[in-house]
Parts: sequence; structure tokens; C-alpha cells
Amino acid sequence: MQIYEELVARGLIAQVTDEEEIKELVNKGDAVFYIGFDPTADSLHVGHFMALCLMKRLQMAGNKPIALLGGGTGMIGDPSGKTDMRKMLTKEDIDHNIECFKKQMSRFIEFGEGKATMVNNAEWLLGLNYIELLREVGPYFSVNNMLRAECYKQRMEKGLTFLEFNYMIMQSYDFYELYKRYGCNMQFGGDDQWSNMLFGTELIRKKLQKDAYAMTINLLLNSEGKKMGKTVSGAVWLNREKTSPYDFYQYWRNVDDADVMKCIRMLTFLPLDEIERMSSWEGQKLNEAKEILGYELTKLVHSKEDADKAQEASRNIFSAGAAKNMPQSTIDESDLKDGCIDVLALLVKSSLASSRNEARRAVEQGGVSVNGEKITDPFKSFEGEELLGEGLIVKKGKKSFKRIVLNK
RNA sequence: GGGUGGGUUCCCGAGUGGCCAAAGGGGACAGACUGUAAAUCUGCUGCAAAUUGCUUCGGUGGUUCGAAUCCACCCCCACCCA
Repeated sequence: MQIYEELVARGLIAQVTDEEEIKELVNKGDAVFYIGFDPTADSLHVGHFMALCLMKRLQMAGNKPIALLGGGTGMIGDPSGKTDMRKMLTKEDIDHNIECFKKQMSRFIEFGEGKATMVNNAEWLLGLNYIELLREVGPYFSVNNMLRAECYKQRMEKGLTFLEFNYMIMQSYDFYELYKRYGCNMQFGGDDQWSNMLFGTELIRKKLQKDAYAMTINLLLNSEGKKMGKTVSGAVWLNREKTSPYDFYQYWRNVDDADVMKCIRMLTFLPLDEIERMSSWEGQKLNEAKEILGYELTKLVHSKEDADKAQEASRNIFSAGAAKNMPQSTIDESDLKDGCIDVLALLVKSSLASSRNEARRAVEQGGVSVNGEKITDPFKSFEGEELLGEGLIVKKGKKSFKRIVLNK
């Protein structure tokens, strides 16, 4: 099976400008392609991860990847598919985020001579002159067409600023520039980027009379049509400081039945025939697929060691109640009052609860236990001594655990 | 610049002088049932030294015994006109 067919089989491909051409280019390894990453945060997330995996897959098939960092486009902010304008990032934020991205990306993709290329569009975008740019590319953009683009649909209702409206032009300009500089003939991106990418291919055709192609990957949506990789508290990050390997593992371990196989297919590198075998699993057996998903992804994003740890900790906690490799938090002596600390403080300090009120509710509703013993009294207090050594295992609900140790 | 309609808690949205920490729904959280799933049912959902106190209805001032609610000015958003 060739690379293009594999991508199709994994359900990754959403839209293509010219299937025959793209198939041929990609399968032959003749594509010079780019994927853009805007530095909107100080860590990559699951969406980026999918793009990086795609990059890797195509690279393994002999194609030449360009990772484009959006030092210039990040100054504007992509309105595609968004309901509200994002907070404008400062130059400093953007530079910082780019440094973070660079570090994380080089863990997945090899950059350098004859390998992948990394460029920053700040290089050419920041120096653009308004009037010159307008004269250079302005005539090739039809405002009528732009306004019709799917990606602005939501914003046509809620309002779209001129700043963001220009994002599309900048992204198109990137493609054009990369075509000229590196002979980049293809752009990949999330499906929400489709319109931006199309305008890029058109700009190249109009300016250079050359063909360039675009292909989008399906966004990872759950069975309800919502983007995956997001939790209430934000994205599932690839950075271990922001989302610990344990939490990362748990996120995937807990996906809906309906979404497991799709995730395995789209996100892991497991061979397709193996995945095919799993797809008949049902009921409790499907839980194994979730473990595999969590394990494989944690291994890819963090390391085999982290994946082993996370899996072991999860198994222990949920079946045996034992506590090896459990997420841990420490408290200081200054958190003690008269050498003691109460349950509510324990929950708050370990960030199992965000306020004492919330902690109190959890206790009153019978959702809290310490060292396996259910606590029903919100005033229950513990001696500092009990927190030494192995510490106390505090459990809130079924899935939140922390080992709390006194730091002496 | 002119006109109209708006800005309420995590989100949507009711509330137009006291009975308002603010209806209803969604989400989140906890309990039951389970498979660390879904569905369903129940509870719960501003903060705290907790029969009380404090903070919150775009902002700032004001009227009033009392303001999310009335007044003034300002900021922001959508639509229509220019």
C-alpha cells in the first residue's frame, strides 16, 4: 500500500484540489510540501501532533517537508472557523512561543540538510510594504469570493475585523513565497484551513502560471462533532509541564467507545491490518483498545518509559487501588495549622478541588476518600506526621487521585 | 457620523427597585448503575473563619433606607443608513 492510499485508509484526508496529481506526486516522493503552525500558545497540542505525524509519514515516503512557523501570521490571528477574535499576541509572546514550538517539533521531525526545513514567515511578512503588497497581490483577490469563503461564515454573523480578514492574504502569500523559494508545490493543513489554502494555489496560478496543490486532513472530531483534544480547562498539550504524561494517557484512555478506533486509526502508527483486527472489539473488550490508544500516544508524544509508567499507575489505581507512580503533590509545613491540615485544605492544595467550597461539596456528597477510607466529615483533620514518607492518597471522585506528601 | 437593538454567573438565557448569589437549559463536578464508555436517575454548581459575612449582572459616578433593575457620562458589540 502506498502512502496516499494509507492516508485515505486511515481516514486522514478530508479534501484535495486534484486527487490524481496529488496521489502521483506524493506516492513518488516528488512533493515539496509545507504545513503552517501559528505560535498561538507556548506548547503544541493534539492538532499539531496530527500535522506533524502527517509530515513524518510523507517524509518517510520520500517527500520533502517544510515546517512553517507563523511569526508573521501570528501577528494577525487566523479567524477561520472561530466565533470570536482572539486576543492579540505581543511580539514577545510570539517569539517565546516559536522557541517552544521549535523545541517540541524537533522531537518529532528531523530538520537539517537533506531533511526537513523549518522557516519562519516573519522573514518575509514583517517587512512587507502596504502599498507595494496591495499592488503586487491585491488585484488577484476578489473580496466577493473571500467573503463567501466557508471559514468566515461564523464571523459574518458575529463580526470580522479587517485585521483578521487579511489573514487569508498572508497565508496565500506564504504559499506563493515558498513556491518561489523552495519550489514548494503542495500545502497541507487542517480542514479548517481549506479556503486559505485554495486562495494560495490560486495566487500561485495567477502570479506564476504554475500549478500548486492543497490537501487537508480531517480534524479529529468526536462522535458529537466536537473537536477532540480539548478539555474544560483547555487543550491537551504535548508539553509535559502543561499536561502531565499521566493526564495525557488518561485523556485517551477515557475517550468514548464510539471514538476509539477512529483515534487509533488517525493518530497512531500501528499497522492497518492490526487496527483492522481490533475494530471488531466490543463492550468490555473495547477497553483494551483504549489502553492501547493511551499507551501508543503517550509513547509517541513522551516516551516509552512515560507510557509504561502512566499505564501502570492507571492500572494500579483503578483495579488494585495500589499506588505506584501515582501523580504526586507536596505541601509545605507552612500549610499546616497547629501541625494539622484538614481534608478541605488537602483537596485544595493538591488542586483536586479549586476552592474549599468545592472540596466541601465533594466531601458532603461522599466523593472523597483518604487512603481508601471514605471521608464524610468536612472538618476531618490530619496530623502532619501522617503525610511524611509515603504520604496520604487522596481520591476525589473516581478518576482523580493524588499522593500528597509533606515536604520537610 | 446618525438610528436601532444589545453587554447578566463557565456558556446560552430570564430577570426592569427589596422576596436576587440572581429562573430555566447546557456544561462541569459528586452519587447510583457500569467497563475508567455511553445512556439514565439523583444531588450539586460565586468565595470564605459559614444559621453569618464578603464579592458578582460592561465601566465610572449618582438617586434611594435599599440598584442587575432608575439617572448621567463613558467603553464595547451587532444590524440599518452615510
